[in-house]
Amino acid sequence: MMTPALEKYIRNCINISDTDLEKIDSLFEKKNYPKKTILLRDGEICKEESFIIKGCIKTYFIDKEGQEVILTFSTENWWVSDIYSFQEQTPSKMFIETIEDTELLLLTPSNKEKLLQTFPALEKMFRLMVQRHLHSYQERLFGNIALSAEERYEQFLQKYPALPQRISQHLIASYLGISAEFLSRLRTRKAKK
Amino acid sequence: MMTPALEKYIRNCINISDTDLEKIDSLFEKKNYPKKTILLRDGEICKEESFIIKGCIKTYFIDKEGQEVILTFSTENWWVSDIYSFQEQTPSKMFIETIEDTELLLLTPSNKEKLLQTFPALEKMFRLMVQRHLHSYQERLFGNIALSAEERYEQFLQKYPALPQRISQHLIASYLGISAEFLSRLRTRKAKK
DNA sequence: TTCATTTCTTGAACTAGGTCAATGGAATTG
DNA sequence: CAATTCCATTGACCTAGTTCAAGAAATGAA
Repeated sequence: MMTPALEKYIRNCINISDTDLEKIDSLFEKKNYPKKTILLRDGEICKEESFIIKGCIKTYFIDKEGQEVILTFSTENWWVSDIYSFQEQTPSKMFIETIEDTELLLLTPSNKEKLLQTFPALEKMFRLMVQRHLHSYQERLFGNIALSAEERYEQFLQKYPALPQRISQHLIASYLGISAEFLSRLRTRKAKK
Repeated sequence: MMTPALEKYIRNCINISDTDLEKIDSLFEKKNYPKKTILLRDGEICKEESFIIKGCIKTYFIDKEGQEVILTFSTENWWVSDIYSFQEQTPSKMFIETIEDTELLLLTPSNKEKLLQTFPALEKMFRLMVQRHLHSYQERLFGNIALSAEERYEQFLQKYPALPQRISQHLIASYLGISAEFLSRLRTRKAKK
């Protein structure tokens, strides 16, 4: 049977029959990973584009001091991959790692090709996915240049309202581009209001 | 006759015959704009994807103090547009403006559709274009979080070696996310070495 | 339940980068 | 060719955010 979350996601993008949906489902591989599993690391080729059924994932670079710089968090009903590395099958420069126990639907390059040949309508879905990523990077870059740490934190809380309960502060700090100590100060400052 | 710059760009991506290239060319509209022409502004729908034959363009947001925050510079042989606004035909939140007198090849949504229907091989070219943009935003975001202003300036000089001779410092400062004064200090500090 | 490990908070001293103001040079424009 | 506006530099002072260190609180393992 088709995974409900993916079904909902697809139907949200395009019109498609039940029997077609079954065929689509068979091209995905369902997999479970415990937390702290590294799904992709620097230098490896990204071998799948994954739809998140359950869990939470961070995508990050490592800076020259060996610190993680988190680019995005991904949770239920989002896609996760290094889009560039996956499409071009070239080595990635980033890390993708689970933060919680996570359940994924994996799509390999060859299965994606089959999928798009059989259902060209899905081209649109993937184009949208890439565009949304691009859009989100633009907003994030703008925020990092134009906003103060406090404003970025507020922006983060709006974008990911459920995340603060799920992940630790130092991850949020890394995402915001500030030290964990300073985030703590922002939070106490905010609480006093 | 086919515009040589575009011909070269396309042949770099795919194999295509001379007669086909001619047909492609006719779908683009060549236009000249003087410097300081705003091609797209906040709230407008992006009506074309343009290939730059000559000139230089900035893409920016306006922050709450009314300051420009430059996302990218685009020059010869690059595409410029608000990809998201163009594809979805939704209002843009950014500005696109010429910095120099600029010559563009404009592609409208309907002409792009014709183009892709006639030459599906070009899908790949546009997919690559979007991916490169995404890639460049990722690098830029990483740089803005993980690098000092001085390092970002060095990174900028490597990415755009010819630009400093063409554009003013305050534009570079806006791109780097620092004040024009501080960029000036960085430059004098660098010159002293 | 206890011990250990990780996570969060707070203080004190520091620094990267900002703001404001003044100056002199370039470059447009009437 | 003035006149004006825009541009780059420099100084003085300021602040957002950092680093290091040390406790406190929470979480997890056994």
